[in-house]
Amino acid sequence: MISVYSFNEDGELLQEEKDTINRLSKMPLDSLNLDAVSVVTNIYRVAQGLRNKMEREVLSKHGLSWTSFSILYDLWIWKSVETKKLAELTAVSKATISNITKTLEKKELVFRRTDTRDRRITYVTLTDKGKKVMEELYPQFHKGEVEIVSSLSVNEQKDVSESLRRVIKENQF
Amino acid sequence: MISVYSFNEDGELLQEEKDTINRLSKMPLDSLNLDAVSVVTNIYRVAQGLRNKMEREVLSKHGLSWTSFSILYDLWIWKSVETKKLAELTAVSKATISNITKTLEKKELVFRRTDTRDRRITYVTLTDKGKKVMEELYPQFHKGEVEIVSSLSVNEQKDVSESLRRVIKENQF
DNA sequence: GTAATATCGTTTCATAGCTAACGATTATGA
DNA sequence: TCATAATCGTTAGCTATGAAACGATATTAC
Repeated sequence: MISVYSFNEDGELLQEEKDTINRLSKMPLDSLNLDAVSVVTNIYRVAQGLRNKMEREVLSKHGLSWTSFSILYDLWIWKSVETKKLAELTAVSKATISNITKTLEKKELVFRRTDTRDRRITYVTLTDKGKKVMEELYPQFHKGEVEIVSSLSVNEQKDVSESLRRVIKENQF
Repeated sequence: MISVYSFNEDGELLQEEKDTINRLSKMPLDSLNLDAVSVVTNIYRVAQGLRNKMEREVLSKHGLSWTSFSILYDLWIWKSVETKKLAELTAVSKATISNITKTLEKKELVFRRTDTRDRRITYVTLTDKGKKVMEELYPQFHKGEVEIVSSLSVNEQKDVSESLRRVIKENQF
């Protein structure tokens, strides 16, 4: 997990860190927004933990990474998707999509074919084997999601979602 | 950005997705916890956006990745750190620390030396050049953090942090 | 005191991910 | 028409990342 900051058990920034930041960066301490630091750190930590847990407990069975799985998911929902569209959906570069779908093709989970009319376009489609993998993995994946947030009440889940959605919108993430 | 799920503008799961999940995974729809899906998706999306924004707007000036930066940060605070400890702090493997510190050493931002008493141990230390880079980058990094969460009120920031901290604790992330 | 075990960092090999460059194709415009 | 521009996917070359294996060293057991 990549955290940048260190925190004590109560989620407070360590005194050493405040001192160092103050001394070395010439930033007055009151210009340090600790709430922002805390939000950013905790979000990153949860995201990384989430990804690691899923890859370890669910996806590793089939040697899939988070990104591979999210590509398979998109193909599961949308049947056949252009590589360009896949790049947008998963927000990685076209080059990465090219590499990952090549790997998935080697595993016979997807196949690629070129549009007959516009040969610049490549469609990616789930194979039957790929479909079976998704039918097996998706319920386990969702079970993992539920477990991870189970320490929050439904209302807290809704609140966190709403707040984060606003962050996403404002930053155009 | 790696999202797995698709959502409409209001953050609702698309009808196509519900249909497909229901039909293909043999999961009854009422066993699908959409709040959990939403929390997980939004967290991952913010984390990814955050990382990309920082790497693009702040860290790329010095060709640093998020992880490289977090290693430099730890060294900035703690002066000299064993590679094993660095691996724990940033939660990446020892192998990754080995490679990244090697890269940072090539850039003359850190140096490594072996403990004279226990030659299995390697300490990593920030160079003066590395210190300068941190003094330049840290205020910009913090500015980015503040910007990202600026759409939330201070109380909302505290609430989100508190919820996420509970998730981290429960899952031991 | 020596052999077995544990610890630590590095190397090796694989995938993921990015950018830049390239090649093929289609669209545009004079 | 034909040249130029725009679009799309792939390739090449790089860093990041992890797992497994390895080599050196230190610790423990007998």
